[in-house]
Amino acid sequence: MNIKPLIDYFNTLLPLNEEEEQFIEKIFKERQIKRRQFILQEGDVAKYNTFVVEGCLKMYYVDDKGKEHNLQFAIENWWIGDLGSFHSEKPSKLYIEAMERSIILQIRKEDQLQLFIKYPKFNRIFRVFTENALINIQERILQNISSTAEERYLDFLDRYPYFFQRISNVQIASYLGITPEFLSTIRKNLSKS
Amino acid sequence: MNIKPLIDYFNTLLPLNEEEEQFIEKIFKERQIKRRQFILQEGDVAKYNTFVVEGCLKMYYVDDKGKEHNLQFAIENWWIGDLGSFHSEKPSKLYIEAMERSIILQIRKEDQLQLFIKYPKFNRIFRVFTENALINIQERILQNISSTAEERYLDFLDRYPYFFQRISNVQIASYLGITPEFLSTIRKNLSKS
DNA sequence: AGTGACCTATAAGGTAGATTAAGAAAGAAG
DNA sequence: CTTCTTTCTTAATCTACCTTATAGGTCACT
Repeated sequence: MNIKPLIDYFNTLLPLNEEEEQFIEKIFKERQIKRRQFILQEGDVAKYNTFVVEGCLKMYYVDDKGKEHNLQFAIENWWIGDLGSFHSEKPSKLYIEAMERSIILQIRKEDQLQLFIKYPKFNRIFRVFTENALINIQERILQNISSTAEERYLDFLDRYPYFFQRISNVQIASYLGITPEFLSTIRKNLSKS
Repeated sequence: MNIKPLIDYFNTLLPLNEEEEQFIEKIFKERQIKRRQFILQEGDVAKYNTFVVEGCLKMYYVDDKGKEHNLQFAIENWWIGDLGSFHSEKPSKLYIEAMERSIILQIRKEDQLQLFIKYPKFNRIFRVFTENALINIQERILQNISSTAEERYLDFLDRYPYFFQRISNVQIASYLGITPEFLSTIRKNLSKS
């Protein structure tokens, strides 16, 4: 069981004791996911919150024309999940799919509630990184309503340079809210200057 | 001091005892804000987290061409603040301005930290509503990358019907990421059908 | 009653980005 | 190696949305 990255992750925010570590180890389940395998599909209720140990996943929405719109990527040490469905227990409108062979750790909702009750410290940990996620996504909204596609692309490269060689331009375009064709012309213009 | 709405707000999430209520009352400060008054300006560090008792405020970014882009509105029982600046203690890039005469309750960062330490219950409360904020803003990102302006406008009216008579179309357009002129033509088209 | 500030509407012309289609290159699979 | 799938590119046409300009309406202030 590949729990160490998760323990390390928690420890950077707030050191855990032996008992807490053991509880974490007990309630998180490891899964190996193949490329193109789904861990959530539209219509399912999101039963798990997911921590990525290795690999890369995307969460996206499919509109009525069948087009995919990437809401989020997740690589090593990131969390991914449809929080809305997880908490409301209503069917999700999203898909989560592995873009590479991945190793993930998952926790069920009832276990996460137990975790918060038994070890209130985790309320703090999860509060802090929910806040960080909120801060990041607020930046993204700001960009979407105030910047051009080219500016957003440059900012994306700046913010996530390690995605550049790892995920295709098709996926990046979908994340930025533009077509791959238009991203291609943006890239051409950038290479000229 | 107009603390009751805040206490009620906390109580709906997790009932408070006498001691907790008194502490809340002690650390939140009430302020009366005039229309057009700022509670945060670009370059300031966000020192407060703000709960709205009465009135209406907006948080926005001003781009290099001087255009305002509304990130968020807040009315009765909503929170508003630049979380990024509040936590990092770096200068904010945002403005928060009252659109109506308002009554707000503010807490300083050091008091909020005290609150979390003395009464860990509040970690849970703040975790829950940070999660809710995150869920909402994720929906908004999804719309921005996958829907037309008309669809976003209709969804906005559907989601926040009470804003319709309360804030101007100029402000709504800025929130949606379009120009007021284009919102006007959208409204014309909608009224035809 | 008059002035100014702000909001809404309308219209012409312009641009960012979408759509469609087609071809070349590079992986992945058999 | 061959076949199939996916990726990236280019180019023409189209559309959603922006820009600039003008004008009428409403409300606050004097």
